[in-house]
Amino acid sequence: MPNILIADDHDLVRDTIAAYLETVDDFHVQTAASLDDALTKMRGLDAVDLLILDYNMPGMNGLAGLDKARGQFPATKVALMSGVANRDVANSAMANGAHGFIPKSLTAVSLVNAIKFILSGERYFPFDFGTGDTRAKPSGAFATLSDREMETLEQLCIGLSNKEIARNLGVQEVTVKLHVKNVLAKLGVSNRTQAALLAKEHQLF
Amino acid sequence: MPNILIADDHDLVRDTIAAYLETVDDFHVQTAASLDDALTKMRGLDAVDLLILDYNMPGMNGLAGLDKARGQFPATKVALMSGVANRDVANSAMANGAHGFIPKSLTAVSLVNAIKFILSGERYFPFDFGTGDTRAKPSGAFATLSDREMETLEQLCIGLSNKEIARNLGVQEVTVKLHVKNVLAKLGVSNRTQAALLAKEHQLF
DNA sequence: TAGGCACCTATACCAAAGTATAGTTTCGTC
DNA sequence: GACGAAACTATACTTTGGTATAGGTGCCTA
Repeated sequence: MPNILIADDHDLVRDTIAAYLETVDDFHVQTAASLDDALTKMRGLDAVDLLILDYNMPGMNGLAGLDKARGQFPATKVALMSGVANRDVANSAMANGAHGFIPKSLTAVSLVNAIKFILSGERYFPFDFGTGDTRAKPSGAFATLSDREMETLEQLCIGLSNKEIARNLGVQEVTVKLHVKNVLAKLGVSNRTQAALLAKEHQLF
Repeated sequence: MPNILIADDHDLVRDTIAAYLETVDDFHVQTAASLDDALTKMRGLDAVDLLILDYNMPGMNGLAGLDKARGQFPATKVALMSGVANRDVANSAMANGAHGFIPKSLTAVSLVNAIKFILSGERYFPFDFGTGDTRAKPSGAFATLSDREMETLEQLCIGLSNKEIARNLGVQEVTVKLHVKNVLAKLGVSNRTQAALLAKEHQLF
């Protein structure tokens, strides 16, 4: 029976997940409320097969907690779980050797499947995470852009200057400035670089 | 026993995979050498649970073949397999409703795991596909950046202004300007937005 | 110890980016 | 025909970004 340890500082979240896992399949699930708590418990337990760490939890300190856990227990698979992390965090976690990234938006059955997948030696990453949901919503903000503003944003995403954009769109530079200003305001960012980054993040171009 | 149909025009590839799957687990595996061949066979067979299509195969015509298969057999899960496709193709496949994308670089055990994963109702996508190689190379240009220049670039990638970067790094704004200028020159780009985009593209931050 | 390199600062200048306000045209809709 | 929205232009302005030159420090190495 696989040993699983779930560390999350939200009692409700942690305990309901644990309870669910125990009923639905043949898992032995322990819980902890912080990273240190988790590491302490692991020393007193039989070998833990899978350690699930909440990204926002006392002691985690970003991805440092992941490294710490992996360093102390090289034989244990470690997965990161988060309800808020963006794709960059998730990618970094995987790059840092995590065995899986579990968004809290996962369905219960998918969670079980993901856990089995990891326990079988694979590394789990929800392929559409950070793109699926973000692409689905041209998140309000993007939807408010007019056609011309969207074209302007597209040019921003190649890193062009106002002058170059003006030439490409066949308008005056002042006009481009206006469009850019509107884009920045609508997206709630403070300069063109952030606008480009945001659009890229949302896979718009 | 799950029914699997593998369609690939390379006999060796197809048959060895099929043979392996039959020995290693409880799969019933059929094979086909083209898309039309596969669709014809499916009409004469019991319900096929998983159809694995080679991306480069007679009749596929890019992702059109995927749509065709999904249209004719809505109840069958369809995965795309390829040895050469890039990440864009893979993403498009998933966006078009494929239940999985299987690069031929996968190990045999991973293939089995992926298949089980798909059969359990999940959608399989190798998380590091198409990025592994790009992340590996801090490609020449990036390697020439000094520590400080790299830190500066990191801040550029959040869309910060010189002033903000100066504050974060604890230096004067002029110094940041110097670093930025050097970064632009070394990366061969003409402004900060392009630098940020380039770094993001190479998965640096 | 002399040179090279990374790092920091300073002054100065021009170009580009961004803001503000005001006005014209076009187009579709009420 | 009135109206609003989107697109475009104009003038004018401030802030930020990027370039150039010059010089100071510390660290490492030939």
